Amino acid sequence: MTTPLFALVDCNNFYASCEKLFRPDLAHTPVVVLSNNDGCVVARSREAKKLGVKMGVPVFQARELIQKHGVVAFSSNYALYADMSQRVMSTLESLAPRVEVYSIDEAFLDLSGMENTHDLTEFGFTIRKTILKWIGITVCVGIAPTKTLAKLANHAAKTWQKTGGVVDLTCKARQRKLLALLPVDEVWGIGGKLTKRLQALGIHTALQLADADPRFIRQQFSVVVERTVRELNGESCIALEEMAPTKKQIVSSRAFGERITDKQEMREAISEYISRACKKLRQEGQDAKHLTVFLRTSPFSDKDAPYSASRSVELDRPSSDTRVFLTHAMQLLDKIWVNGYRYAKAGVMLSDFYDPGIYQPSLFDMPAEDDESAHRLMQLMDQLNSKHAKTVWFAGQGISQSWGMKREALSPAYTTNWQQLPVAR
DNA sequence: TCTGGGGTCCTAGGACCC
DNA sequence: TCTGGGGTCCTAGGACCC
Repeated sequence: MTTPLFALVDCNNFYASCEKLFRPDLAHTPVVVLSNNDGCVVARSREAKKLGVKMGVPVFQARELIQKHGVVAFSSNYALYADMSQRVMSTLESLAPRVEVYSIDEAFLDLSGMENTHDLTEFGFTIRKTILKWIGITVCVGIAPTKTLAKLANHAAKTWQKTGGVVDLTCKARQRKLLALLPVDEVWGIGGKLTKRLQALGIHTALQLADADPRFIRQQFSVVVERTVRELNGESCIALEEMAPTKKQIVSSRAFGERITDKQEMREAISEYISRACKKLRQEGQDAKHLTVFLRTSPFSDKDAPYSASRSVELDRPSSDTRVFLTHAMQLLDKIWVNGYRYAKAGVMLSDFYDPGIYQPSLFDMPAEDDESAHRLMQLMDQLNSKHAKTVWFAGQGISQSWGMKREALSPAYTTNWQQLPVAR
């Protein structure tokens, strides 16, 4: 049995790098990418980080800095990032036998056994060079016997230039040296709340956490943190998951470009979210039995009265028919809608999934007569919309969508739309 | 004036049962 | 006069991730 060995490959400043790739004129310009509605900064190029633009800050708070230094801001262009991500991932799949796509810009590779046949650092450089050459995106590589240590190795590769972007952390002494340098909140799985509680116990560095008694940690915190302690000591507890597990819930929600005060507009928004969520559900090949609708005012405003509500319904039997969910969603909305508030966000959630056709109806359930035709209708609709988005839609989704997303600095769909291909002159 | 979206897992506590 | 304990299931909430 070989001991586990992981590499974590993580794209540098991914969204900002994608934008820069198609704008060579911005090669040395600070660039940031904004969240939906152009609300927060969610990605920063190296230059923007250096200027002190913080991750996650609301744009209006960073505006001065942005203007003063001529930072170029882009609205998020997920179609572009998803396409670039796919190219990176398929390149990785050609380089390593088993790959877990962990997020849009990161993947874990299974390198078990490779330490006998390869120089691991050299292999890391090969990954880096290949992706830079084939796709134009810079990545960093961290290699270690557990996922948690591979994450830290990657962090080190990003932080220290002289590593050349690759850190091999298979050596125990090297692990401890790095752990001693890192504050505990850099550890994967240790967020803000846990950091505070750990610090109260005198645990400030990653090494101190690694040296804590796992049983004590379990009793003070949870099995999750205990697992982290073990992983920091080189005991692999989190396996590579090559196959994406089937989803357990699907959420579609969005903050509005402008506050909603009109119920009809809210109906449109909810209809839009239902239609998206159901489409995703059909793509997953699942039926859902549980639906939740929620809405809320802004949690940041102190002059608006706060209000937040959600309501759920259990369907008689699982479905993926948009029309069924639309009907229920409108009824749920009637129950939670209150006039007079300035709503900032709403959404829907589907859960309790079943494989189509395996649901065991109870004795009193109505038999399904129209399953087949409903299924065909939805299929046809998805097909029509896959060629040109929004070829057909439900009247309830509205036409103007005045509440829709604000995206004032959107880059072209360079790689996914024939009309918007980049032109080389 | 303006603060993202989409997920997962774990735990505590209540309801219920025997 | 005396009023259990243990198991399971569900849900809400909290924590984390990118």
